[in-house]
Amino acid sequence: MSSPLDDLNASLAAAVTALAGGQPVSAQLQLERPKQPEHGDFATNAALAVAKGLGIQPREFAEQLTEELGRQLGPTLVSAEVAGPGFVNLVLADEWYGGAVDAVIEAGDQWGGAVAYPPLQINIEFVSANPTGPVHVGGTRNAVYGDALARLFSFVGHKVHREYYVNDAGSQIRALGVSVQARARGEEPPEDGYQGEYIIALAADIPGAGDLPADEVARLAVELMVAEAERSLARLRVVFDDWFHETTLHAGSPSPVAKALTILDSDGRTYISDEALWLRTTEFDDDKDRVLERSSGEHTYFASDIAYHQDKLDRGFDLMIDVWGADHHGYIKRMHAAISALGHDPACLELLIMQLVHLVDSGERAQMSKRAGDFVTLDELIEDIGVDAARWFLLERSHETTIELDLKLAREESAENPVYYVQYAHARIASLLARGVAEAGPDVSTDEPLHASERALVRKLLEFPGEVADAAERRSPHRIASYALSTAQAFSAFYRDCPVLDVGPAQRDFRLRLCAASGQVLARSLDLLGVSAPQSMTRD
RNA sequence: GCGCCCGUAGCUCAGUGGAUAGAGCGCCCGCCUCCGGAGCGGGAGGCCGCAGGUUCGAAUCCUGCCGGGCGCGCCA
Repeated sequence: MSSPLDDLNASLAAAVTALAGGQPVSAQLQLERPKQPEHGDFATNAALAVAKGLGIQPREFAEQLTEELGRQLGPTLVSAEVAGPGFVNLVLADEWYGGAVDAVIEAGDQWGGAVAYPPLQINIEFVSANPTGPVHVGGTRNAVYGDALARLFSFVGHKVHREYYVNDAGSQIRALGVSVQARARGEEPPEDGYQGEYIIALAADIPGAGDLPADEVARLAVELMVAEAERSLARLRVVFDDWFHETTLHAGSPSPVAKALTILDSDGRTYISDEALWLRTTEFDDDKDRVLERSSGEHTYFASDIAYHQDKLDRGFDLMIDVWGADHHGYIKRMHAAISALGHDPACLELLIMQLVHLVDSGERAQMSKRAGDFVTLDELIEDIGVDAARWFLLERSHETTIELDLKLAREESAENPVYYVQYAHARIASLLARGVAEAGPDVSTDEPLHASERALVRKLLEFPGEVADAAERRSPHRIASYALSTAQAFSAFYRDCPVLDVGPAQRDFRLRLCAASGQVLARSLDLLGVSAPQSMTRD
């Protein structure tokens, strides 16, 4: 699929190459959308980037470039002017804009998407909250982020596998079993157990929990918690391909963990000290070596994790992405070291860190103490502000920044939310298109030049493939939210300035097509965020 | 002390080398004979944390400070 912008870029590159005497030009040429309308439809810094290497004044090169572009583009180019230190500002003909809208509509659902060569098999592991309690707000941010990333990767042509790592082994699980058992007997959980209200409900849901062995109670409790997490996440429109249980890493003989340790051992990456087994992660830039097997004989979480990632590699994934909470950032170096120690390129594992969500209610920090059990859960958040607003609020900011989510604001002013603004634009387009089909316009042929709002909207739609590629490349789905909002704004400006239905047939046809293209791009943008794109919106 | 993230409008945040730094919310002033007013137009509000450096050009890249968050276990 070739986009009009690609073609324009190709013409620019050809012009620059021609002027450089046929030599390949290494500098990066950029076609930009100027902020100032008087700077044309598109601007390029090509002269600034290239002239110095050729020993020419930028403005002089820019002058030559305008002439060469005129030859390359013919009547498509209305004007090309040199400005400032050597920018070239381009204005393109209405016909080019018409062709651009056609290209968007022709590409249809695939506009903005790509076919990756080769497509990567990507395993994206996210949420992976411990099954000892409900998924809370931090996990919810992690969920919508991982899911949006998966949607992006898939749209640009990769094969994506969504995976949830169920940490169903270890001391915390034992604590869960003991806590549920205690509640079943009408007793208080131990000091270091789980105190939340949900433990009481859990105990009630497990017949005979008071009499069964703690390990068995724990196993049943984990099953219930995982099922609940799966239900909650599905409500959020997050569905996993696989729920990988840590216990499977310890099962069998030899177990996956044992096999991983054998690999490390045979390569001389481990040693014994103080009766514990250590991995020489310092050989790979870690701050200190790390324990794999404690002096008690138990494996560390780290050992399980190494075996888990070896398992992912064995399953044939080209790229592994783990989405972790901010408190795990100190774990990154040792994990990369482990991948290296296993004999793989550490670049095949990407560890993305989500910063925190601070819940604010009426301007005050909401309580999120997990121990007290009164933290806000995924389910509560959805009840409060709805799935679309929840996803939007958690996705509209970079995952690298802490965000504040004011519940009161999200509740009371939901009608003023950006997400509704974007959805509203989509619904309005659907309404226009429906009427456009049903009604016949007056039979007056017009040949009006395009309005500035029309041209701006078309340029906005043309940016979509670049935005998608950027968002995927930088693992930044929040860029799609920004794009969707500004596109909805561009559409609203067009809607304000340009009557669609009550104009001559030629203009009406073009504007309906522009509406269709806009609706298509907005729908796709919202879909990449997992937010619905309604055909109509009804006010309460 | 070390590591990661952050510091941009009153608030929440976009903007990883381009021209006069943006959006949402809040505030002020206007706009419903009009394809959906969940809307639109205008306005006030900025030493882009500080100081150097790199270059035609820096919010953006480099160095050093200052401030905030989160981590630094034979826990998970």
